[in-house]
Amino acid sequence: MDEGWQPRRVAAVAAELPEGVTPAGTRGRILKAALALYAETGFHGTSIRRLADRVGINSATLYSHYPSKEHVLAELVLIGHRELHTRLTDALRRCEADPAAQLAALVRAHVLAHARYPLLAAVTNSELHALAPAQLAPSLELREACRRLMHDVMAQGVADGTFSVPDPTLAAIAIGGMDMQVAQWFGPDQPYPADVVADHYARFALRIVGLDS
Amino acid sequence: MDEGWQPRRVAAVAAELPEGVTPAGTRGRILKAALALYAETGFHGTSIRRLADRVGINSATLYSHYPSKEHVLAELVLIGHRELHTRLTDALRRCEADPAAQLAALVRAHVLAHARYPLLAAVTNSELHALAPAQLAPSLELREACRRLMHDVMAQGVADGTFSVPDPTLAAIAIGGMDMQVAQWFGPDQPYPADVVADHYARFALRIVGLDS
DNA sequence: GTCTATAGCGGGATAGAC
DNA sequence: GTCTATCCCGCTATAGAC
Repeated sequence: MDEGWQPRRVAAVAAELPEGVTPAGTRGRILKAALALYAETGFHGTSIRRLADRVGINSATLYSHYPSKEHVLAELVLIGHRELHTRLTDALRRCEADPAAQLAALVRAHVLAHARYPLLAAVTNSELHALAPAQLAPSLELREACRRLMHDVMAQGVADGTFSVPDPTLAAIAIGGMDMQVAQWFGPDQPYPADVVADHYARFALRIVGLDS
Repeated sequence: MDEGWQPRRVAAVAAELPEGVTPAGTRGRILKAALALYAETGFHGTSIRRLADRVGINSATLYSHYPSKEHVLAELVLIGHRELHTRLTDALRRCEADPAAQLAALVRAHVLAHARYPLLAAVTNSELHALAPAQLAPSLELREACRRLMHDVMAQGVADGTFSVPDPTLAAIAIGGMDMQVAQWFGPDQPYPADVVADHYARFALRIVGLDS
């Protein structure tokens, strides 16, 4: 067998959570440690003991804050989905009403969320499958709501002739996928600032729907 | 605690491996079972016993074919990278010499690889981090070679004025990310045939680099 | 090559003192 | 809330018969 080395799943980024929504005190520290570990080695690859060590408490103490390892993941996944949904709706509310501006705003917000909280995005997207359906349901609703935001903007742009794209559904999927991958490589070890990436990606999205900006 | 239900990480697709490169006999059956299980619940979430059960052999028998659970993953990850690299180089060899045709060919091949073998692509991309560096190295070399294929086509297209894209590196990353996500949703439960997706994505890529096709 | 059996360890979770 | 101590189980991997 091997020693403990493991390649990273994401760039070396500090484990940060959105302000305001993060619980205070030990509960918050557990959440942040779990974010780092789940991102590095996955939910199943992270033991309760390692998580407790990272927090600096005994493993038994974890159970005073969360009833199980899975509940910690559930809270992370929910925070991640809420953060994304909030940012997308805010972006739409603040931008002009035409489909091109709305698409650009959605893509910018989508990319910025993944660049600002890459670990949270990675865990939210690739570890949510470890949750039982009951724990997962609220996050899936938010996910569907996000999908619909993009879908509606796309449909509107096609309907009023702003966009020229043969298959709007596929275009929305492609754009969303392109954005999500940002969480896999964005970090301080690469030269692009977050808003530069967001601007470029917004432009890519506009081009995909047939607008040469 | 909970019973054994787990949401899927990918669409419900049969666990298929590229022909020719798959070992025959029990070794091949182990590989296919591991592909299905690693895709469903991840490397750390899959036990040797469950893997053996799926194959229909005793867990001890696995060790007559692979020295460890990790070696099974290593072979899958290597097969995945080899398949992708082969398809990309073949695509380039068969297409015309201009950058637009080359970009379209690369994207088509990239998408088709992820749509033809979604489980392999998912495992190759999201479980490779469970491998120790020595096991991972050959796959990382292939990965870098693939990245360079795309990079060179992009550079050529920009150099000869075919492409009009402000940041070619970011465009290549965005296109690659868009393609890779196909593995997460493609399957028999959705209406798009693989080559339709590939054609659309190729067109999206051309639009990203400023060509309205 | 395949099995039964088991070693040896680390996992998640709990009891109960402080 | 946090600790020490521990239960019990499932894990990877090995030994040895056939």
